[in-house]
Amino acid sequence: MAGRNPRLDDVAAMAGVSAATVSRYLNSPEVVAAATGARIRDAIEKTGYVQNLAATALAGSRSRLIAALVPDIAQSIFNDTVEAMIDELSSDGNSVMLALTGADNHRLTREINMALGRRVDAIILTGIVSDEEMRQRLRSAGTTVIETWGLPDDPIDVAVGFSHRAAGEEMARFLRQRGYRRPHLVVPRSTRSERRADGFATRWVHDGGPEPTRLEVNVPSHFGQGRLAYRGLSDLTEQPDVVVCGSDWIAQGLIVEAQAAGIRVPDQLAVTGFGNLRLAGDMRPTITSMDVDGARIAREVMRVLRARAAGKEIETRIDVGFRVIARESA
Amino acid sequence: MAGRNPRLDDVAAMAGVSAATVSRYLNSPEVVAAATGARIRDAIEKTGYVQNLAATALAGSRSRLIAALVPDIAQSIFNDTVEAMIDELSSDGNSVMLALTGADNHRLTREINMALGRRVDAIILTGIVSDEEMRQRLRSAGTTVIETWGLPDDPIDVAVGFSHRAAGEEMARFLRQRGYRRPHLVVPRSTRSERRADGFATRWVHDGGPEPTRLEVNVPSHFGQGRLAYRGLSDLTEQPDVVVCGSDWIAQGLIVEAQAAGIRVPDQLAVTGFGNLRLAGDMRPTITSMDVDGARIAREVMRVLRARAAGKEIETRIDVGFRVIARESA
DNA sequence: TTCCACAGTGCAAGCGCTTGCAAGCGGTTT
DNA sequence: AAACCGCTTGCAAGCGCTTGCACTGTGGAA
Repeated sequence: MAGRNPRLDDVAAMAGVSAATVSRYLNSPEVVAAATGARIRDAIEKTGYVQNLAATALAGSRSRLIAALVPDIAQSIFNDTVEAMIDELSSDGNSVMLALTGADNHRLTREINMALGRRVDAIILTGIVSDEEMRQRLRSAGTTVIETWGLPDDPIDVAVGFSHRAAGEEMARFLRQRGYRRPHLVVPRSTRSERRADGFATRWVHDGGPEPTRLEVNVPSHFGQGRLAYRGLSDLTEQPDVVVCGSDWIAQGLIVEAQAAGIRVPDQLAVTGFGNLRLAGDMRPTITSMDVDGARIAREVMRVLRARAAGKEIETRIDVGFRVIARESA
Repeated sequence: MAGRNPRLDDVAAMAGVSAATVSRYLNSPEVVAAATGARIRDAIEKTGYVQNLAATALAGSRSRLIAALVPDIAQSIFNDTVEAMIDELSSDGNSVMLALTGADNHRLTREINMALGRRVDAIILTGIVSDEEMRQRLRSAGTTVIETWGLPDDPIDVAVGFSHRAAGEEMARFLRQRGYRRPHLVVPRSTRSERRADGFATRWVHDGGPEPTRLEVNVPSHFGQGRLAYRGLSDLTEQPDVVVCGSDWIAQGLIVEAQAAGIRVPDQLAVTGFGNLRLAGDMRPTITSMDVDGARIAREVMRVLRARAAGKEIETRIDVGFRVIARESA
């Protein structure tokens, strides 16, 4: 250690070339002569050079920084997707700035400003930006903005996700076909969950069933809310034969509570979840759920980013679909 | 939009001051005259100026970027801590780069390089860096490095955590006092879990109990492994009266499986977890666990960072302790 | 009245990189 | 022999900000 971090110049001097050449070697090795490249590689090795990415970002046009804004990570159904995205992105040489926005609009604003200030190459959203002014702001910022999980009619920029309404409808179709008669919906108070519930109800009624009863629960949804939801059943005048939960956690909690009360699942009460989390396959009974391919979303996000970096056009609404995973609980 | 983002100069021109003054206003508002400050504020508002943090980082000495390296987020016991840290840090004007290191040493190396390249103000580790060369590298990098959760004898720089061995001993003491006779340990293959198990066993034997039996399970530990662990019990020649699990997920899975087999918890078999995750209090029966205050860790991390920023000395090993949360399962 | 301390501000030199332009080179083509 | 080519490389002007130093004008002390 010479007391300070080695710079491009130091490497250049040692390799007997100019800084420009080293920079080129770093960014597009194929343009420098092989022999020169080898000398540079040695010099980098010897000096222990680490590129200063703040300078790179300032001088160049890319920061290789990507902001991912998520509501939370402790109890999130997005975790798999987020994890897969971080994996994909960082193996491609990017760093991911993870910001938590909570339910709070003010924090969202702050984090978006931060991201813009860092001149990130892209902003990835898993939550919904409902504020129209903010949507406009993002549109005019000139950054790639990718909304995931949802599939809005009018994306800010690009959206990678699926129709929550359609997912709800699909679940209705599935349960009806299995012969259930009287569904009860446990709906977290979030736009998307509500849309799924609406899709379910519409379809169910359309197919001749009774209007499903509903219980709203707070977000973030967790295990404990499933227990509450179970207790809520006693308020109903007619008991359901299947409870459609807004997340696997709720389903799991509900099952545990039902069993503690001596109810057999699915014989006496069937239950479905959403998200196909790992626990869904491990629970007793295993939980019928709806799978969303988080890794697929991550890959599509990468594809968008690469297309953008290459200046190519790309579709603005990418549907990754969903599928019902039939298991023991329903 | 004037076609490009407004810069400091633009704001300065509009406010009728020099760029230097605007910069000062941004970084330490108290040094500029109140009236000037007001004009600058207006100009920022009007131009829609957003500070380019890449330039700030390059010119100044701080990047206000902090790297958090965690093994994973999908199944992590650190999630609460990580979430609390991101919260604390970002409300203080920092951005958090979250990198996933997995169990893979190679990824750790890559992410540490990335972090150093971005000249982050601090690197926060939740996993363990076992490679001695890397530890040296971090020491000489001149960045603040904070190891969390663990409390190594010889921290890289600063450590905020607790003694896993002591936590294990404490659990042994607790269970012995409750009158259990024959514990069985379910131990994830991670250094820290093993240390807790060792602490438990040492203490248990020291207090006159029989050497506890053990089952090792893979990491990341999850619900499904609890089920496997339950089945593993049948291989034992003598059945335990309490199973000490390396995480709440394992405990939960084990309880579910035991109940499915008709075993009553805790009457026929007691169970303890670790981490005091939210589900521990929500499970049926509620799970006796060990609490680690993630928010406290986050606050201590902030304190370290602030002390460093102010050039103050700070202790290098900060013990945040732990405590047994007695509930129904044991 | 004179001098000084001090708050407030501007000047200008960087911070460490990227990249458009142009030059050098050996070999081809006409 | 002259003109031209493509491949490598260097030169130097930024990218947008921070900050040490110097300068100005003010009020209070002497």
